[in-house]
Amino acid sequence: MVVTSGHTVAGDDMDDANPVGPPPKRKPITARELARLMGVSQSAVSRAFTPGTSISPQLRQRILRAAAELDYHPNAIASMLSTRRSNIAGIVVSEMQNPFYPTLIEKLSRELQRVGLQSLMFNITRGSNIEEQLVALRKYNVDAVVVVSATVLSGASLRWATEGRAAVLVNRTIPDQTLTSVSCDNVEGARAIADHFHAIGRRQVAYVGGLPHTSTNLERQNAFITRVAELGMTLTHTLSGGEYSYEAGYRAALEIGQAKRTDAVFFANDILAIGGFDAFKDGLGLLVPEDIAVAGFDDVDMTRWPRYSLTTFRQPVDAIIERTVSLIIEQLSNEDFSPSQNPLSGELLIRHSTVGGRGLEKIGLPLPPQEQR
Amino acid sequence: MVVTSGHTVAGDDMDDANPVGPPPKRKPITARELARLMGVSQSAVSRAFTPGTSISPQLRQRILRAAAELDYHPNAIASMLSTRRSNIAGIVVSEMQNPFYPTLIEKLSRELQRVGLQSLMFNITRGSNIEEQLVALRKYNVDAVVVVSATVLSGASLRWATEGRAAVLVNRTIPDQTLTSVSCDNVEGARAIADHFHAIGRRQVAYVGGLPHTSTNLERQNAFITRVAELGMTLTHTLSGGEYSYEAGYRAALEIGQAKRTDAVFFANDILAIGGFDAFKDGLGLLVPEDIAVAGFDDVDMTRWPRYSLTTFRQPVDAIIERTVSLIIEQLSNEDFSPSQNPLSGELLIRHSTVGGRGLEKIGLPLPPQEQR
DNA sequence: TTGAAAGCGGTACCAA
DNA sequence: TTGGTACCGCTTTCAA
Repeated sequence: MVVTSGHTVAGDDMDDANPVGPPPKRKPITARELARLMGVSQSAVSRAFTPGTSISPQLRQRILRAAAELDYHPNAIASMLSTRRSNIAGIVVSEMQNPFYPTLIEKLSRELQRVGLQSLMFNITRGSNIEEQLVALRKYNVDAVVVVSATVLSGASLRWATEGRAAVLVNRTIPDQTLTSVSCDNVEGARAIADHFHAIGRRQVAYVGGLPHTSTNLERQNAFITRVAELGMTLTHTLSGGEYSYEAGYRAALEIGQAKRTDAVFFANDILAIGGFDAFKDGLGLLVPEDIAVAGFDDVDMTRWPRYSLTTFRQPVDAIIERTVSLIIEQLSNEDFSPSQNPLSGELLIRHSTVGGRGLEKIGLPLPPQEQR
Repeated sequence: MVVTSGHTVAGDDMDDANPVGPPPKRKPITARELARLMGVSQSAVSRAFTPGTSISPQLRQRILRAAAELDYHPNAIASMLSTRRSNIAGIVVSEMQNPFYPTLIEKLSRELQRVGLQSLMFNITRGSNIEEQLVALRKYNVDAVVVVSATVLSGASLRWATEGRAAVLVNRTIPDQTLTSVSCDNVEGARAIADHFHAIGRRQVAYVGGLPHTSTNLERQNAFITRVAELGMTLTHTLSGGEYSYEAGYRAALEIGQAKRTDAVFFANDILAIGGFDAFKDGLGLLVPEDIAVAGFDDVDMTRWPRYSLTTFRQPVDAIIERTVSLIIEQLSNEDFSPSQNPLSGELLIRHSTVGGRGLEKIGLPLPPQEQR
């Protein structure tokens, strides 16, 4: 870990990497100028732009009209300084290979926008200087921090970075649960997959994980293994892809398929599963799901492609975002707010990768959308 | 368009959507306090944190050490106010269904970080209030704006939003070219695809576009059509998917395939192409590339999946980012900077979707990676 | 309701 | 090299 005992080494603030050159630009009109031009006080201008302040509707209208005329907009920086609120949420993201996350982040930032928070992105990647990013997070005085599955951050650095501000971890937890987190209920999901495998008569099952030490992976893996045991099924493999990638899934599937004693595989996410699917089908010539059933997790767009029609556990993206934003707002308004863990229910989507042919009708389930065309 | 004549309607700044509640938090230590504690001047503290200022190494060290001790970090907001530089780049993004963009944006924001610019995201979508976002862009005083293929913005609003600041349009241009843009050379790419189709003996070709009125789409379409004519090939279809999606590609391919007079199709991006590929193969039972060759554009990860092995024109992502960042820096430092258009060379990647079986060897090309395993 | 003035936490110029 | 001080542009008392 880079952040030690809540402090940071001395030299670190120096390398500010100023993006060069001469300072400002042609300056826009200020509230004072506008006020002078209109013969009112600068405070009046400020009030005109602040809902709920005591100013006569007439004056406010005059001012707003003049402002529009002169293209005046209150300088957000200046008001940040005096209000000590930035109206900015820092979004800490790491690896985004999984298409699930770009989607989530886009929606999240849109929702945050809706409640008046702009999103400042902090990319935390193996490559980048992590501590520098955390320091930046604090210097920019963000009101809130949303950490989206940043596996590379320790609990200690997370606490330091989020200290004194609203914070939510999405799809990630820290062991001591001192930070509030919102996530898909991984245990529910993994159990549902195990139950489904059992229901369709599979008994020799395998698990393929992604990044081994992430809470997401561990929760899914443990819940799956436990449920598999409860149901009396045999766990033939517990593999780790090492990353959440197509290639990792492909490789793991080759290993499992060649051993020929597995009839259902739960991949920790959809990308792994799709890689596995292709490996089984094209690489090994197996039939999916007849020879081997494949299930993923997340429900990314690709799972609905006819080619795959992948059974998966849908993460409740909208609910996750909604809860995240409301928890942020709550923390922003409540002095005393205690951290909570918020596992949110997802949904098992049964498709052709586990129930082939007309099997879906047989068990009375609706056809996946692409079959209804 | 929402922004009219560079102005904005009066009421608009009011709905600031303040994310609620009591203002501040427990305040961190300030430079003045630190200075007082150390018995030095507040200016000294400022200097200690500003590279290239005249301060003795000893004093600087003392101050930095003390700062680390007390967990002092300069308040970025305050310095923004006095320097009139935010060290923030606004990234304007719109629809991100195309996996090409999340990747690009992640890399871009990382590069911007490297030169000291944090990325503030502005989601511009049909759903969101576009003008509000542009106003926010100005209020936050971002130093630079990078517009990533925001198709929904008119040239006028773009100029208004970027006025007086460094700006680069990525993969997008505006007709009058008053804004500098960096993009993949679409003309080169489309011609390369046409040439390739011709080289592999195809003569009945089709084009499937995405969002019809985007500069990207138009450039690719026109260049392709022109080249096809030059080569004496027949253009059997010019379709517009209406959007860059798998489904759109799928639908377009069904139409083309059923007409049975096309032997090669250029899809305006990879996602369309992959949808088309599946439609040809699974939907219509055609052989790709024997019956019909398929080419895309972008080179997203999925094109390399063995299942698809899609011939595509690779966008020079790294070069695009590098150029974008350097143009930003240039604009930041140069008073007089004139807008330029920067089409960057990409690369045709020939894979199995146009040259099947051992065809790649026959024409002396390297095998795609997945074949080398 | 309105105006005057004191911050908010830095930067930068000036004099010492 | 240092310290003193006038801003940066807005918010927020406090009086009027």
